[in-house]
Amino acid sequence: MLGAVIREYIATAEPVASVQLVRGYKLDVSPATVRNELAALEEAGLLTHPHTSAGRVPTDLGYRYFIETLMPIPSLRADEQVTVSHQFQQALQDTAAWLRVAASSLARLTAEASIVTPPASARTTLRHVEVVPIQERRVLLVAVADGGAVRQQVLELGSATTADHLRTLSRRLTESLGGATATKVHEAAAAENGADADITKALARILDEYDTVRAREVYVDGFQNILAQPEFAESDRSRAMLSLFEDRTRLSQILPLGLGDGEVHITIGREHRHESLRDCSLVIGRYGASGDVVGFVGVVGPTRMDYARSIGAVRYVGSLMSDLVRVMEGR
Amino acid sequence: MLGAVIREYIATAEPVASVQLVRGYKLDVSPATVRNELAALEEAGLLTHPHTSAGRVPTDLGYRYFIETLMPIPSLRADEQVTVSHQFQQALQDTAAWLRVAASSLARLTAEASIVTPPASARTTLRHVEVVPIQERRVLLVAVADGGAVRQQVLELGSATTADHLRTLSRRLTESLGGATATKVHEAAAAENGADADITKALARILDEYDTVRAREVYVDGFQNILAQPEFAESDRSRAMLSLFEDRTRLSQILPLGLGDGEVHITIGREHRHESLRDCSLVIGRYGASGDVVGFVGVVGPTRMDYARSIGAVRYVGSLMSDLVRVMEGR
DNA sequence: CTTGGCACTCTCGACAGGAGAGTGCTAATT
DNA sequence: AATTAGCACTCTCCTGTCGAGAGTGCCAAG
Repeated sequence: MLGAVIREYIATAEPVASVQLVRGYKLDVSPATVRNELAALEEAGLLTHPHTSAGRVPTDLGYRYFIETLMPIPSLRADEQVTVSHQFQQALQDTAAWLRVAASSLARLTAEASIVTPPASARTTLRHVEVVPIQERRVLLVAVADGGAVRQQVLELGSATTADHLRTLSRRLTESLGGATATKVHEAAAAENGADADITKALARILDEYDTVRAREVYVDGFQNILAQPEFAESDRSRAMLSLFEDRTRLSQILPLGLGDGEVHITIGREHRHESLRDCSLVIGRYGASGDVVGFVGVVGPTRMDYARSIGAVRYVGSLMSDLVRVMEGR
Repeated sequence: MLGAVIREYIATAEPVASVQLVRGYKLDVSPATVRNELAALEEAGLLTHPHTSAGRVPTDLGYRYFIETLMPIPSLRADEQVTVSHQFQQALQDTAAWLRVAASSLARLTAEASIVTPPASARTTLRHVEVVPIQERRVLLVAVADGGAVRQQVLELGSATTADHLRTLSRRLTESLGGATATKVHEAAAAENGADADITKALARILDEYDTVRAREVYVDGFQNILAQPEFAESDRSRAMLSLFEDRTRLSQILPLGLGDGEVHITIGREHRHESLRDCSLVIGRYGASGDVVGFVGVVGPTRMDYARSIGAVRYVGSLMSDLVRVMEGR
């Protein structure tokens, strides 16, 4: 019965009445009987009333109970899987495009807003260093991390340098520091002298950043989907949401850091710490290869969202992302 | 007089009445006189009436006339310039952060939404190539373009390869193709054999992309600012806008491609091709070093925006971006 | 050309009334 | 003991009306 109410409410966004249920679900009982049952569910805290003469609406608790005990979680339809995985194949070309593809796929599949964070490693190691000349005293430092993420930075040097010197330096650093963690690189930097020391120090800082700045690069897509929902007709609400999404620092606070691999974490309505998410639910999954490399994919929508579908989509996209990360790690 | 109406309307978002003007601007005439003048301006198509007994509201034409003949364009206050330029200094560290900083600065300065596109070159040339091993038959190709933009791509090879071979290949490609354009690299690829040919071909394709995919990486910030404006209280309008912004392909169509360096282009309300921008204005500037490297910075807001401030902010941020591009080009 | 006066128009909020939707309760039924 | 029919009750929502307020447009006088 709870399931019927929730399904109906998800579909219509209107409080659901007893007659609607007997009709829509071909129940062989009268509306009055249904009303008795609904009253019991309300007693239990799983449903509410907006006002005396309105139909029933699920509470946050109602959704939670439904998700955890009643709801079957179908995986994505085969043809949808094919479409999405095809898009990922094409994006394999361009590393920077993965996250964008993931976000847009999720948004399209679920018709909600999506969030994707880049894979971050607790212990990023270095794979390759390249120092490219720009001017006499200015170079571009390019670092490739294990996992294929590339980061670059412009450096002013204290003294002039040559292309040849940079080439040997690049090679030396790559060979001596390949596989090294941030701390190792910091140590190595301390042992260097002159301009090379500056470069190595910058390299260490870049590695430091891999672990901390994940927040900056969160990808969001499909926000317009949730603006289209009737619960976001008032622009105050949507503005609060949007401001949360545009502030990457606050956004990163809603990620469930302690999540296990392949698990999906659901937060419903007032379970959030953020006031602006009061009417929203988050379905967030973790992806990654080993325990070290970790990122998040998720969807955000009104509490009245199709949880089964969201979970299915998040799981599937998460598994694709895990595959990609594994490939980039060289396994 | 037109100026007074526009300034008043920009400040209040309410139709402005004749008494308001005499009071607010200490005019030594009676409201009736002002009304006669206003009627004349309305006759000329620069103002309208929402309804008979309402104050005056500027038309798109009114804004345009105001901007082009009446409005003084102050540059940004010195302290604001310092703040913004300081933020850019910090971002100099991380090339990927420039565009983000530009977008967020513009959004903060103007309290409107901002758009920033990465610098794209009509004739991108190559500065540096690096092929990094991932697995036996899988490599990461990293290309650094003139202008410092880095792009990377994963490649499957037909046959196994070694780290040593990749190192010499990287060096050979960098030396022979440094300064080459996409067409040159295509030619070079045709002359290669085996796995190296595949890599060179991929390199050429990456260069091709520099000129075409600018659309994908448009940075947008401060969208919440314009949601806060009263003209966007209805969620339909804001949704149409948001969907335009999330669809990077459509977004890139609104860029004024034929703009000269340092110029600022303004489109007001119905001057737009897009229906969803009917009530919005765009202030877009071009930045870049030579005529070759070009990007855009701009703000989007309701037609009732503070054009003087927007233009000032766009100009200043554009000039900072130009400086950065020049630095990256090695000049 | 400017201005005071005045009629006219339109919006907006408040208020009232009626229709519709849906519940809760009670008493009858199986 | 569970189910059901019937009915009163409550609340929303839409509509229409009214009066106040805001602001213009116009005319005639300065």
